[in-house]
Amino acid sequence: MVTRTRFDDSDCPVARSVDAIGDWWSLLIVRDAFDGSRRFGEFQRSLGVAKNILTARLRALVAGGVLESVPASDGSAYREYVLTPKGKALFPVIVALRQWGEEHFFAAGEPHSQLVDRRQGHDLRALEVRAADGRRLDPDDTVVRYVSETSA
Amino acid sequence: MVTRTRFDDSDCPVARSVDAIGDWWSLLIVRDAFDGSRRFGEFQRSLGVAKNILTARLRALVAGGVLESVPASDGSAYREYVLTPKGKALFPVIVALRQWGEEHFFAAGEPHSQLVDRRQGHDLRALEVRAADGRRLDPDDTVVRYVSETSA
DNA sequence: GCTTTTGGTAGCATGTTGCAACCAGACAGT
DNA sequence: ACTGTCTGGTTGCAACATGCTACCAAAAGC
Repeated sequence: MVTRTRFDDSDCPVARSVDAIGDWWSLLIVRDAFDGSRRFGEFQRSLGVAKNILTARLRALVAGGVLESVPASDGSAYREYVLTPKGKALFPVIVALRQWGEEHFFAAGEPHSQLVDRRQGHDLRALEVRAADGRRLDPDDTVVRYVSETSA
Repeated sequence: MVTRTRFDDSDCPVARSVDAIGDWWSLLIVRDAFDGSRRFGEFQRSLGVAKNILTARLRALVAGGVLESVPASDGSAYREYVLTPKGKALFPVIVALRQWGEEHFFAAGEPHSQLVDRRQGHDLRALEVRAADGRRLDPDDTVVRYVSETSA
């Protein structure tokens, strides 16, 4: 069969994450969820995505435990989609993508949406990869190891 | 026309990043590049991706400035693909996805590849989103602001 | 010079995406 | 209760992307 390749059984966590998110729309839905969107219509207007796609993605995200469909919120009989703890754990991923995009895809002074500290309105600090002892690590300072058993 | 929707003119850096990476294969190619893969065949064997897809993705990543095609390295006449500085800047994105995957898609004790500090062999510290002044920030502590002009 | 490896290209079947049209249940006004 | 509108979808179709297999040319190896 010629299905899109799945990575859900890969031994690499990156691959499983990628597989769980599903596609780019899903990531932008999550981004909007962090930004406060909750209703189908909000996502739809914000993203400009076709409604069937949005339906499928929301369903997949709910099935994957990233979003949760809660019955109400303002008293109406409609449903809303909110991030689960697992979904909120994607925050660093979104922030990392945002910072990469800000750095490399915008001309100086070009307007763009910005994620700021709510309390002070300042831009965030750049993400830093650190070792267990706190040293900053560059890609070259790390190596991938294949663990057959955890020796916890 | 019914092409895949592009986000390269979005005002959201997350969307532009997503658009620049292109698809999941590209991200896994970048992951492998961080892991030391350089040659076409290395990527192909590691990922199990069809060669035409790999060709297209490598080309796109080179065009996007994420990878660079350098003429040699071991004296042979073949080409190799190495990360540009822009590509290396994706490191936090990969690490964030890896940590999310490790946390949510592996049973305790289930074997998986692990990214460790080369010097000490320890697991990395979890990424933390921080404000300019160093406070740790949760998603709720941040807000997206649309900036029409930079007041730099 | 012959074989193997490397790094692709070409063609085809199928899956996925995107658009537009349609539709049912909630909500609001009267 | 009746009507119109908004919300939140579903359905069908056409185009595009993905994945597989087969094929191929240049470089390496012998």
